[in-house]
Amino acid sequence: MTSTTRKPVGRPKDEELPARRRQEILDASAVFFARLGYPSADLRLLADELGVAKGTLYRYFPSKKHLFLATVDSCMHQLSQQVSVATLHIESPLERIEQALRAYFRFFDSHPHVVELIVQERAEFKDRELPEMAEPHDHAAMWHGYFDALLKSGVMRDVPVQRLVDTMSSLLYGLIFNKYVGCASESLESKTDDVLDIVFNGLMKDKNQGNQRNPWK
Amino acid sequence: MTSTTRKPVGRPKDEELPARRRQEILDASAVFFARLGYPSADLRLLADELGVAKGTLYRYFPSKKHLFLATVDSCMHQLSQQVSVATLHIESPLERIEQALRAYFRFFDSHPHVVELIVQERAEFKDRELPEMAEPHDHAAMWHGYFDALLKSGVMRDVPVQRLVDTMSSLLYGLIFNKYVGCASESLESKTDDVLDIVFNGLMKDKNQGNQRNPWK
Amino acid sequence: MTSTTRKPVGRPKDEELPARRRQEILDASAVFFARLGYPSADLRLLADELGVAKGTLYRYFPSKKHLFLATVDSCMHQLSQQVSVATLHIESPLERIEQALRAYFRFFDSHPHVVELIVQERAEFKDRELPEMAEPHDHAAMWHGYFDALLKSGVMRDVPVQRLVDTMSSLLYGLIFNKYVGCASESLESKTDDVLDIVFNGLMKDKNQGNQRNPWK
Amino acid sequence: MTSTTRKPVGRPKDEELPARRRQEILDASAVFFARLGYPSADLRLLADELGVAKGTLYRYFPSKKHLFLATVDSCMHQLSQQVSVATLHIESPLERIEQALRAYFRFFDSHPHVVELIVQERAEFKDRELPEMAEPHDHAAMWHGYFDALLKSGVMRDVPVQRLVDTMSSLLYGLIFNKYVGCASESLESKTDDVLDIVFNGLMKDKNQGNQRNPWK
DNA sequence: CATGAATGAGTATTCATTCAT
DNA sequence: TATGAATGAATACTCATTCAT
Repeated sequence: MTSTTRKPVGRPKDEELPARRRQEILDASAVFFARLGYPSADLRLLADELGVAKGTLYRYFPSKKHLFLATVDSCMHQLSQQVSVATLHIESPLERIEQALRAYFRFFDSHPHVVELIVQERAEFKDRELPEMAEPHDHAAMWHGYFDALLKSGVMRDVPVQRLVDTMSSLLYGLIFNKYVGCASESLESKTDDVLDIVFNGLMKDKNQGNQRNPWK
Repeated sequence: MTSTTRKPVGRPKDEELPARRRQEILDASAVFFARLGYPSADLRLLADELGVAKGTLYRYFPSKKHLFLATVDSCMHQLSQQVSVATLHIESPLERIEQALRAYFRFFDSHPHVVELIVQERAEFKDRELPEMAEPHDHAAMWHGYFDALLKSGVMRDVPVQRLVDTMSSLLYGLIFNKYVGCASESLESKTDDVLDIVFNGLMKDKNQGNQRNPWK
Repeated sequence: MTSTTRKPVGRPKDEELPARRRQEILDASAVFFARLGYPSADLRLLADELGVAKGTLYRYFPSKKHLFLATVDSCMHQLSQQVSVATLHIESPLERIEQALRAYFRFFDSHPHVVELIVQERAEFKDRELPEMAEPHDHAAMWHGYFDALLKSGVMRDVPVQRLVDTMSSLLYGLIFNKYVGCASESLESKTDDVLDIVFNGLMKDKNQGNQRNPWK
Repeated sequence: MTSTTRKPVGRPKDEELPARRRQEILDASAVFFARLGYPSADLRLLADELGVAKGTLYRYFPSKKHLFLATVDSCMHQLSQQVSVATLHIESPLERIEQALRAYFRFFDSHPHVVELIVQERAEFKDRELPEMAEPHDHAAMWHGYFDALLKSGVMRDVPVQRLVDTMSSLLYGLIFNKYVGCASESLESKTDDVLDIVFNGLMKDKNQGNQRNPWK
């Protein structure tokens, strides 16, 4: 009843609680949706696992669809963060690319369920038109910058950067998707060297032999 | 009294009809499932589009799941066929690889919905254990043979073939998946040259400059 | 082309075939419906077992319902026949009753599935209003006659025959139904003596002790 | 801060409601299934009659089958209860049997639909193997005890009790089934005297005349 | 705010029946 | 006449969503 401090009377009102709760839900959702697949994922089950009631989920997300997409975005955001952190302080364009690659692979090695989420998203919401969602493929812009810098550094052949980014993106997607499909137990990160070797050095023994640009033309 | 064939009573069975009808259904299913996605695909709609009754579909396939998986397999079979035809008569290992690649790309350019089917299959049936289904990834064996031959022909650097195949498979998957994801309008086939150029020639200006095998080590 | 006999030209036209076929169907139906139950009985299966096409069944019976009810009636008819044959030549009212009873029991011992059919009929068609069906409970009339004769023969107490028939019918039904329910392996016929003993001699040591007609009044 | 009960958050659970609702459903189900028969009973209709939605039924019973069997068991339980109550305080073995019989008949007179349920159960679930279900035929044990006591009291002939119980059970079943089949409007209870008279006194004028144990041997 | 009971739209599948051959 | 392919009405069950408490 003594009221020296006026404001903090009563429950301290944890200002952070809603945000924390929201993130808890997102984290649980990620593995949950990945495990069951979007259509078979019963929100009651998720609520049970979280120890909350189904209705509570709807206080944080307006629909199952929104929850799922928010979950995917949350994962993609974490991915971006990890790649950013891994490359921020690196100067050498070449090494930056390598570290970015390793960061990608490390992320999917430690968050294997995210691949499932990506696939689920494309499968169920190929025509996704939720405006509030950030474009998750700004990663391309990042790669574009990296390879631009590499090109300018002069060690690289004069390859159109756009095509290069396309090809590299595809390679990345492919590796991740492949691991997801093939149940390959080998870690992605361990493949980094192979990929870099092939991409940077090419397969041919001597690409400058003679003046042929393309051996099959 | 009866002729050579026993039991010619009743409606004479059109021996061809079932197979024709079955294939018709599979073909329509492919675009149908790709358009709507497996979970939202109501077989009544498919039946309507085919101009038959729903029950008829169930005469040919015991369940929606079976129909879907048969559809995917049918597509994968067509893909294999097209690649086989495109490479069968070619001697040069290098050109065979190029032609195989082009055949792949051509197939997905002309059957873009198949990518959707593959994604749907992984999304809905990741634990698919239907024994009657042929392993669709024997393609890897094919690529393995191709690169083995290329290696033996002596024009290629001495790269472990298994890793090479892994990387190439991933690149392929990635390109296809990328197009599917990115709604890229550009044809896959048009990218063949870029891919071949990067993979065979590498990105570095001169990989044999000095003695460095790997510029980042 | 020689035509000494005018009529029997061509196929001899088996005049009996339709009736035989009809009875074949009825016989197969009996065990079939008893095994699967009316609602789960798929006519395609029955047709398969008979080695005919489903459509053929519809040439002999206008609907599944008609087929089932005809099947039941056929069985009830066989039951009547067997009881008739077993009692026809017997003079003594008492023995006639015993033999009728034994005939009943023998029938259900050798045609156990018929009980199932009776139950199915009541379960599915309790409001059966198919006019062409013979009343299967004329058996009551038979029993009435038998007990009338027994009463007139003077060995029986003066019990109202109608009530007696009711009670006896119930006892019969009950025994049969009981066996059906209880999966009792003992044959019904072996119980005849017990039943007759109790029904004719009663349970009480001396029913005429004193003048009490009913010990609990 | 919380009171004695943990987790008083959210809508307070009405502890009684579920049980009440469950029993309401069971009671309505009994007449519903009896009226329509199991296979034709559409749960949507039952829900309508109850003024609830179909989904609600599935909250209380996992399937139509479970609901039906629970309904039957509920009825059988009521029957047991009524017979127990009617006989509990009675000492005389003879009168106890009579009262048990009357209780049985009274139950089926006032719950005529239960016969239908029993028939439906046998018709649809003859191979019922749901372990959680109590054996409804423990009634036999009860009868066995009753007749044992009667035998020991010395008023009864020396008839094997097991056979006696079999016969009496059959008679009971038969009477009930008969009423069900025959649409007899007469009440079962009114038949008690007839049944008891025949069973206890037998049909023969004098069973001890001479030394014949069995008049037909 | 949290709860969880209630809702009811939505869907795969079956099978009696028809009828072209 | 026999056939069996085609039909489509009928139905149990799920689960996202709402809202009274």
